[in-house]
Amino acid sequence: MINQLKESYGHIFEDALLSEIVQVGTFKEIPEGFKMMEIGEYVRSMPLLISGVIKVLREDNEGDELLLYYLEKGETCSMTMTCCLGQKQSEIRAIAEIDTKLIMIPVGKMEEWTAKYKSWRNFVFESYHNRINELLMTLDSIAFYQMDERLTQYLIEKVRVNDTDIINSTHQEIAYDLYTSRVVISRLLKKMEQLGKIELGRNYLKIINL
Amino acid sequence: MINQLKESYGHIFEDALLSEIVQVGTFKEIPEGFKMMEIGEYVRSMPLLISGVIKVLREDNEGDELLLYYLEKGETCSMTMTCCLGQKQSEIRAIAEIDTKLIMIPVGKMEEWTAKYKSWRNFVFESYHNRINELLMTLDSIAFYQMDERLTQYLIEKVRVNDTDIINSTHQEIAYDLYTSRVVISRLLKKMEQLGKIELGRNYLKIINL
DNA sequence: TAAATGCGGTAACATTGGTTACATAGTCAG
DNA sequence: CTGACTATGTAACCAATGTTACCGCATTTA
Repeated sequence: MINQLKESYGHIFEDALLSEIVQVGTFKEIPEGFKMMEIGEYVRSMPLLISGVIKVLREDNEGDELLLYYLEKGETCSMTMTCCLGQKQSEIRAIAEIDTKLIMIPVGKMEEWTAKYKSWRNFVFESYHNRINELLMTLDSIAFYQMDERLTQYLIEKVRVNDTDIINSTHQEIAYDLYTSRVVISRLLKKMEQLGKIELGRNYLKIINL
Repeated sequence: MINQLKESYGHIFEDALLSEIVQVGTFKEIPEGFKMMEIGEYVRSMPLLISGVIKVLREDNEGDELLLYYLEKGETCSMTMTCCLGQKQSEIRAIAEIDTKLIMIPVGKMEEWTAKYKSWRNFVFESYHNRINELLMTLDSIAFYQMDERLTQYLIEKVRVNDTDIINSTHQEIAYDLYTSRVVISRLLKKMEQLGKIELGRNYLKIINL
């Protein structure tokens, strides 16, 4: 655990903090598709990502979802942080996008370290900043762009976090993430294929040139 | 200044912190319509609202705006907080919705107090939590609701923050905040009037029963 | 192998909301 | 009072996208 921790966090946290993390943290391996947090749940610990990707979703009244953003190595869930502190319920759902390794920190340490370690404070504030900016970008995407551009942005981001040109999603799954219908996605993907931007197959899609 | 500060923040901050705020803070009165922050600007101080309302906006590539949320008494701008710390540029624009009183805190104190005062830490985290939730609600509104519902929500919120049933906005101004066109707003408002929900006049609109 | 199920393609249609255009009426400066 | 300007009302039209329906094909299961 200590080595993996150092690889992702060694350059931001001082040694004293790193060893505290090793002491109180719990190492976890999460399989792809595992639901890490559900809307309305109370949260008792906070994740530090070592590797992998977690996708964070918002839900409407009917239970349909919308992808907010991905969390990656070296990041944490800001929503969780405040939920921990304030004993509030989660506003979002979090699901492992791929197999993911992380360290869970008990909620109490969060407050303690904020007073004690400057590097932890910086990390926490940096996290908030990044998450708010990602929320703003998601908001931009929904408010200012049309579905074809949103789809393109989605594919680019998906390629980036999964680090592969081949996306193994059904059209229906993509439609869920973008809060639209399968037909709309099929239509747009077909258009992109005709423009030579992607290659379509069953249960997969290959990025050529977005 | 000390009295107004105590009225809004006396119950959250301890006395030592309150007197530090009085020492280093600058009291400001901001007139309605004053632009307090512009996108791309660097921020050197952080506002604590004493009274009034500040509206926070996001902008698209063409310069058209979208209302994100309002800041009120006892609140601060989380965007500013992280911008201060990280020396980052502002991602948003902030404009006084009505005449507003606030105290500006120099950026340096922010970090210092976070280590020193538990009540300040709580305030900062609480602020982040509230702002993120407001961003999520704005996002819900745009992603999940149609324009008629968004307009209704907007009017309810506007009535709340301005504490009056009469809204002195033109249809064009409402359209800006909701990132749509004047014609769309006029159309929907007229429909609401026919349903007896509002009363329409030139340069004003009265809420009857939303 | 037959049937059921899941995935994707596509047409036809409905709805929302954005656009353009123009009319009417209030307001204000001269 | 007149002309200019601003706010609003409204019709007609268009584009984006959501909806429904049905197809063929691939995969899985009985």
